[in-house]
Amino acid sequence: MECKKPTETMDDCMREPLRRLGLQDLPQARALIIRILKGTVLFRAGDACRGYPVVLTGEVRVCRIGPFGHDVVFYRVREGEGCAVSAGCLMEEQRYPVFGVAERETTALFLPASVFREQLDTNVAFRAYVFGQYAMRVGMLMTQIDSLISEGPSTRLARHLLARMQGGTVTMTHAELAADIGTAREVVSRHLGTLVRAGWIRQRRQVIDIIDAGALQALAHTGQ
Amino acid sequence: MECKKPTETMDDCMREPLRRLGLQDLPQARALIIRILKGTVLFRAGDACRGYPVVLTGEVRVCRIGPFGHDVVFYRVREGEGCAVSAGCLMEEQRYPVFGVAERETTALFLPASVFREQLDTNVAFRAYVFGQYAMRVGMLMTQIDSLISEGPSTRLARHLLARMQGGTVTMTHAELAADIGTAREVVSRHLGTLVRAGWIRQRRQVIDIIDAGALQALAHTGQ
DNA sequence: GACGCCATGGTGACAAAGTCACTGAAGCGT
DNA sequence: ACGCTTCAGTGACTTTGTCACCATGGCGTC
Repeated sequence: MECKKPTETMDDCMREPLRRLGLQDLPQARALIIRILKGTVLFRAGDACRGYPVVLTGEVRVCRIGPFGHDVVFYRVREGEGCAVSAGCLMEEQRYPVFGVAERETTALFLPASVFREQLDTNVAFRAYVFGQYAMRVGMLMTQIDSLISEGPSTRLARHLLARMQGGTVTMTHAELAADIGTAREVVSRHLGTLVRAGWIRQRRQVIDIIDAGALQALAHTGQ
Repeated sequence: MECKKPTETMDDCMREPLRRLGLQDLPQARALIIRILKGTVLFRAGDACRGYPVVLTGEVRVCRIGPFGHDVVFYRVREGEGCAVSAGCLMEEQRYPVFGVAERETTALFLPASVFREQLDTNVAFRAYVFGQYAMRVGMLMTQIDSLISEGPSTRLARHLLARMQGGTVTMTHAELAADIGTAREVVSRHLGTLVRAGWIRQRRQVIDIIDAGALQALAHTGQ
């Protein structure tokens, strides 16, 4: 992970994230810092779980590759978030049901299974953190189900563009957008086409420039 | 709850479920047994959470009533299962994001918030139980998302009929089936119509008789 | 530069699903 | 017997999803 102030040591950088996990007193040797490149598969469906990762910087996509290659993105683990699926696998001694892939260069704290279990047994703050992550994830998944059922692709698309916009642009392919919002690539292409014609966005290869975020917001909110 | 053997006392009946929760040593006065009638709302979106319920007999439907009355069923809490959403609300001190409604007469063990927290802090077995319930629920929700995206309503309908069949019949209205599988009532009616014409099922008001479960199984598995 | 190759995106045609507006039928209470 | 409510069936129409195919842009190699 990058230190914001150049004078800080690696230890200084770690202090705050560890504190949030209730792990400020954990001896350094008991946790790993891992650094993974964009596209790296952190875990794959069927793997046994070796420990509990917490994303420090970057982002990990959790997805499943369905029977027909129809791959589904469930959520992304962002900075400061832990992996609920890993926690579940560790507790239940099950194998991963999904894939975890780095969206970009990512650093993560990695607690080996033994440390995870021990901390969960002895450390109230850590327990609260892990539980909190679970609760958040259940909430997100329910919201997503709700959205899939009661909103159309255009609404989800508008919302997603806003959510993933950075500096006025979204850098993704139509296929990636489609996987994220749970529809087909062609549907995304068509809706983006109408957004272009309406003048809300502009398109380049891999990149979508948001011109009128307000209009998208309205679309995302009202639905149509 | 009903005792299976008439000679058993209430205490005897409770022993096994409590053991599974790691609560065999919990003083009786610290937990409540609640008995609710069909249709009773156990909690509603916006309510504060007062404790952790575990279903002993019966079934609780967890659902949301969307902005357009489009109501969505997320899952059902069955016998022996605890309510993950309640656990999350208790830990995070949040309000319920969803409704919980008894599908039929239901008995539940109800641990007040203080007991829940205390046991979570001190009781390894209880902790494992609560975690296990969370992990299971996350898995179920992900499976449901997958199914919504990559399977058609006919597949989900067939699977759901089989899952809810009791003694060869399913006692539900088309509207209820639709909410369960995340589609419109009309779509359910039409698909049931084709199943009738194919001779796999028969229909009466509120009731669907399954004639050829094997055919439904094939439909549920292959999709179409 | 010429040539392919592959990833990306555009499009038309068709099938399936979702929505809307009604109709009809079954149950239930008065 | 009557009216009310809930439940189910249907036609017309719009939107999605799928399939097949083409166009373009980038990026190699020769």
